[in-house]
Amino acid sequence: MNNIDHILAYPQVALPSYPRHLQTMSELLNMTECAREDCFLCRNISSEWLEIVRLKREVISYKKGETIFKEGDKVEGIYFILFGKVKIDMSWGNKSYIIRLAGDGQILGHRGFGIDDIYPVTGVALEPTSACFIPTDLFRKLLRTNPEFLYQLAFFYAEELKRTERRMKNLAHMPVKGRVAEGILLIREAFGVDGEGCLNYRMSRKDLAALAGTVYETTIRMLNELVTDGCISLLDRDIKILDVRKLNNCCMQEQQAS
Amino acid sequence: MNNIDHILAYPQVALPSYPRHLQTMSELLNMTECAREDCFLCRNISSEWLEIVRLKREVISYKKGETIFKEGDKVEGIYFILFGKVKIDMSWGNKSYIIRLAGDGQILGHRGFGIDDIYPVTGVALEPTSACFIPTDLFRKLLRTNPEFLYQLAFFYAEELKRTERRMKNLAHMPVKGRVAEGILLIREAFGVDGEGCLNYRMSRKDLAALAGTVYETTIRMLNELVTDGCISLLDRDIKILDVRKLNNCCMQEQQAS
DNA sequence: TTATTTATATGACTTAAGTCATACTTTGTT
DNA sequence: AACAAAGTATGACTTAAGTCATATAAATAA
Repeated sequence: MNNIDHILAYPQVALPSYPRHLQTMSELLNMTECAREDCFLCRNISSEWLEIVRLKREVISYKKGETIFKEGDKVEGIYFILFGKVKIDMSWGNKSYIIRLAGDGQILGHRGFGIDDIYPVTGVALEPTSACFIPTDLFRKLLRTNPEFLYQLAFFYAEELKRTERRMKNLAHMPVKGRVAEGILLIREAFGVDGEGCLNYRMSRKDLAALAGTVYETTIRMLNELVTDGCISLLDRDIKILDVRKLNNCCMQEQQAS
Repeated sequence: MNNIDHILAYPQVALPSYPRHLQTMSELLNMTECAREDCFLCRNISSEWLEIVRLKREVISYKKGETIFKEGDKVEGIYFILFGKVKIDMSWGNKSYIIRLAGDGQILGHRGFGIDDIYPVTGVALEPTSACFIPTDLFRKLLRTNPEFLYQLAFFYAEELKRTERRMKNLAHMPVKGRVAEGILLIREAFGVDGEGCLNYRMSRKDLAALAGTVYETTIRMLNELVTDGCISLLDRDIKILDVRKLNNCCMQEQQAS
């Protein structure tokens, strides 16, 4: 039922987050062109709209840890990540829960599209990030005149919904260990791994806890258990995935038992 | 942050699930016309497509407890509920989690629209239900030629995504009592309440547990606590909502405390 | 009707996971 | 370099919520 194929399908070695030909941070922060073939927006709109977008868009850069938009803020537009890594989370009291991780070329802030124009989530740059911002009214016009993009967007929403519901089910019934394992797989899926099998992003234990819906102490304990099980190894705080299938099995062990 | 307005906005007294002019069950099960103004599909497509849909659709009736589609089944099309009540759930081992409740006029099985054509969820009729079924290929053609419907569908997906994420966050950090309270509000939202304030659908404790992501024993205990708190009262197993705001506060009490 | 199954209810017990306290390590700042 | 601040790690303890056992009530079938 819970097909592992979609997990194994993701590349073992992901593309580097930073464009190779750019060397310094200032070059990076001045980058205003996205690789069209990778960008969710550019890939799916007409050539004339590509020009309009190029003229009207605003390219904004964010430092590590900087907030891109905040829960409760008024929605002014939508973002597409040129490069970088972003977490999207919701808070409940002083606790937070990470809804999604987004990397290069991905759409960001699409939760603002809906009945009310208030962000239900907060977006924070995990690394230096550059994003292309498109104001709401322009975006709505774009949707009305680019049926292919609208179709792809609906498709994307459908996939997001499915993935969210899958996670929600796990949150309801799966023990914490499996959720931490799932969290690691989510990081892998979003940001990939290097040649050694280490996750391309070193997430703090606190963030990993927010991704798994638990506290950081428990996360640390579960990471130790996953090491004992031979699923992962910890190299100076980097998480190295030893066995994806085994890790995935942690997400289903009790399911098989019953 | 967690605005109560969208909860209060739902009608205290919902429309009856069964069309008033039809008296017997056989009349109901032979009903092939949906009230166009209520139906998510009919409302948003062109008049010529309305004709095509009328010719090509299949109206299917389901008994109480009957499965409409099952997790793992191949997706053959999409459903629109003419009348009735449906639960959509996912299973994890022997436990299940209710993702959504759907009533008259609502779209059903839209999770099948995506990369793979396998249902990630199971749809079960909670009451005698009649649905209009549209095969996938026709539906895709419909999407391509009815931009207004596609736009509304994307919009619907966006709202579903937001609502799902809100629930997911609660599942991660909110105590069970709040989740049971939330479950009651979800039933109210989907099926409404009668003149007395009683939920229009008498859901089993087991289903309510699946909606709150817990076990039925705990659900019973939490219902008792909610009675003590004066949020609800139990009349011969029917749940009567006494105070929506109070009930909603149960979903946020610790949030305020911190 | 009576029988059988299914749903509801409650108490007693167990356990997974959270909280608190403390120590160590790394990172960043003046 | 030296300090502060943030992140990591572990043990001891607590508690929310699950499990198990049992009883009653309601629904369905024979």
